[in-house]
Amino acid sequence: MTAPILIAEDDRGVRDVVEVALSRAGFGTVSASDGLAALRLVRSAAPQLAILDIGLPEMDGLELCRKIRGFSDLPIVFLTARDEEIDRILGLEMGGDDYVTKPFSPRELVARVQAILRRASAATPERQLQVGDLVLDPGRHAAVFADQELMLTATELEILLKLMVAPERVLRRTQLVDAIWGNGSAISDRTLDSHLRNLRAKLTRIGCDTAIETVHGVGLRMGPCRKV
Amino acid sequence: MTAPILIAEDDRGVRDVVEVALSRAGFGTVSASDGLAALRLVRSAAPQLAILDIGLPEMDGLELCRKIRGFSDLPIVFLTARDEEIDRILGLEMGGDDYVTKPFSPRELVARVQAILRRASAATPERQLQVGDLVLDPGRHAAVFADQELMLTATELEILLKLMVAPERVLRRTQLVDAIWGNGSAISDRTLDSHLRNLRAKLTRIGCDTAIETVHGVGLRMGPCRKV
DNA sequence: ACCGGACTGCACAAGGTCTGCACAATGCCT
DNA sequence: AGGCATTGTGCAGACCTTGTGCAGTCCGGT
Repeated sequence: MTAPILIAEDDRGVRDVVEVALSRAGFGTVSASDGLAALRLVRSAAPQLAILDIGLPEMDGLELCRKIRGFSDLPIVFLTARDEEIDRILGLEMGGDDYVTKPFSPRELVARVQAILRRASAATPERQLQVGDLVLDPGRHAAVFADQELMLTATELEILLKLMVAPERVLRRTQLVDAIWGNGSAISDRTLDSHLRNLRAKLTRIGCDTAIETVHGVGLRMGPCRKV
Repeated sequence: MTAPILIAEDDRGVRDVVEVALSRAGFGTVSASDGLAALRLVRSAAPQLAILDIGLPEMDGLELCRKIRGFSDLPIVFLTARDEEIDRILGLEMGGDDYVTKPFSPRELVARVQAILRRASAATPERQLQVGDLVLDPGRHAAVFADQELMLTATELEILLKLMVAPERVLRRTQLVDAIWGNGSAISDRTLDSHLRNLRAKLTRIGCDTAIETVHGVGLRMGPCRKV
């Protein structure tokens, strides 16, 4: 039994449509019609993904997202009625994974949910990840680039893993820290830097020196990483 | 040459209205007056979207939709005379993308078609904003134009985001400042200029030099921004 | 056509924040 | 004890942000 998908939506009609569409696609669902109930369900039902309406009573979708992000990496898809809200969702700080505007087709929603889950499942520890010519092999605890192989420490592997799951995408330092050391960890910013320094040094040693890029003031991202 | 839009509708009058409306919006059209003919056209004309009447001779719209779904993801819009919830949900579960109830305004139909095509083209896992040939990808913190990519700083991204959310519309400088730095911020006008200058320089570097237009005494606006 | 005021673009620089790095302390495992 | 990984400190430098002063542009009035 896989974890259900949480639907937080106050409009009964929309909720029904979404539930039916997801059920048909083989997903289980749990629903809430206001933000507080949704938050409780996140903790009690352990969903694998949440679909949040922006205009939700008690606690709106954006606030709810922020709350959830405080303790979980749960993938989140926003539902929004107004185009004007898009820019707020797109802001990186929100931490949402995608959004769908009403009116939407159930098919599209399901497709997006599947796409996000596919991406999330790519993070399973045993799976080999490849970005450009760089391959990360968690099973062997190693990074491979152009026939050169290098062992990584646990922390280095974690960092590289998180970055390679979503290549090109910018991850905030706080996101990275939370994902690796758990939320509320009292890890110094300089600590992450130390590991990054070691990791980059190792990557450079096997010829992959432009892999991890810094976006000043925002975070880090996995670059193209091609062999010369 | 873009692919045409398929219209499957047996009422001559309605068909003509739809054809004219779509032509005016710059779309090519192909038409069929019964379901079987429509199905053949889907295969032979390779339309980018299909508008299907529910009550169609030979094979009704829902059946046609199911058939099409058997081999294609073609976006589908239903036309229905009956304004019943059942029809809507049924149609959407069928795999349709949207529906329009008769009587409808041609303008609304065109708007929905455009919305769906926009959505379909942006149906990548990562949400992006597109104006003309310029793509803003907040997830990667980058602007892309004609295969050229450039990283943006946090402020530059914000500015471009606000402008691209409402293309063609003029934003007052005060609106922009409020939206980015919050109301009541004591930001100098010259500061915004500085960021605009940097942003425009970057856009020029990737070949998109007419993107941000100045409306003297009023504000700024996102121009068409086509690739030469 | 000219002029003056308002608005905008630009080069440049100060200041602050963020990041990279050398180095050291701590803890774990053998 | 020795080796290794992890965490933290302090500082130097990079980068972004913000603002100044001035030149250029636009627009309405004469």
